[in-house]
Amino acid sequence: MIADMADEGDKFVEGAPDSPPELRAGAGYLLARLGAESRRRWARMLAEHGMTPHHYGALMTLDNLKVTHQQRLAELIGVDPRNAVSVVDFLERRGLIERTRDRADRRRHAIALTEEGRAVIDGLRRAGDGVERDMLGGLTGDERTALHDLLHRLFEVTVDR
Amino acid sequence: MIADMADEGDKFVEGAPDSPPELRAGAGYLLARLGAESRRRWARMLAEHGMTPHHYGALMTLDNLKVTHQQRLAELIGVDPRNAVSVVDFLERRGLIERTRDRADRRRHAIALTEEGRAVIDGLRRAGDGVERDMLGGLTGDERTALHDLLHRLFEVTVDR
DNA sequence: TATTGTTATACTCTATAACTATA
DNA sequence: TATAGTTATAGAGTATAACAATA
Repeated sequence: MIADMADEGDKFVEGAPDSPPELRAGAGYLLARLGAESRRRWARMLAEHGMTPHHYGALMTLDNLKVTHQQRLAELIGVDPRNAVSVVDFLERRGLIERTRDRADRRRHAIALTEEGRAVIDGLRRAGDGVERDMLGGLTGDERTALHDLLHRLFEVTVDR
Repeated sequence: MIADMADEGDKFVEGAPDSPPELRAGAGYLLARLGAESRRRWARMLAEHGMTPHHYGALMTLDNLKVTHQQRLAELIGVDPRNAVSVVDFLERRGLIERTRDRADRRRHAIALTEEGRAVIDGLRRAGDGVERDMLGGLTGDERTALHDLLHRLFEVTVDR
């Protein structure tokens, strides 16, 4: 038999006798949980531009790398190379990227942003700043910076290189 | 026309003339990207136990709260209350949680872990430690701690309370 | 009239198998 | 034989609409 609910945390002040235990979870799980939250918010914003987080990631990555090929792009944005095809197709149809055969290895397609792609990115970046402020607004400036640095480093050691 | 690919980053040493620009992205996007990576790894591990990240999250959350109701649980694990039904159903059928009507508000179902649920959690936690070491192994101990603290705080200010 | 939980369903994302063309 | 890209498909995950019981 279950007695009373213990989830009305906001009714208790810090250190009160009945204050519920902190929600404790590992960093890996929290990363997955908060990542889903962040993804949801990005997806909602990007949907207004007719895009998905993968499209955004691809544009952003190409803006950094200038040129790359599909397999590498897929790796960096975190999709299986087989599923990257439709992502790249979509952006190409919209005229935001161009896909040309690599002369040295004709199996490969070199991918790069078009002029229009670069223009679109600027708009998305501005919209993205709003999402980020909303998601991380509860943190101090120092905390946001520290989190950004740590995530950037984690990205390097897990997916990049 | 696209000239050469610029993605063979590992061939260049730091500061070399042709070294590719760092992959720069905002904290919100990185959080979504790395969250998906973490989720994938958790999902793979949990599949061996016939579970999903949501099931894990529900068990972990109940272990912290002891008792709660479905809406609150759904909020904490990040699923729509309507979709939390099948998550709770699954765990109840496995005998890991028990669902009893709240006497004070008979619309509500009080949810709590069973003895067996607590035992299963111990096993999952051990398996989860392996996933976490794998995911965060490239960071130093201090970095892992700092990241964990920041994620925990972000969880508080975004979804909890 | 609002809230808790439920059922049902459509849609998106992700994972995977099988193929073509180049190397 | 291995790799880059493609096509196709099934399953998991997510979002949404409509409803019953209770407040």
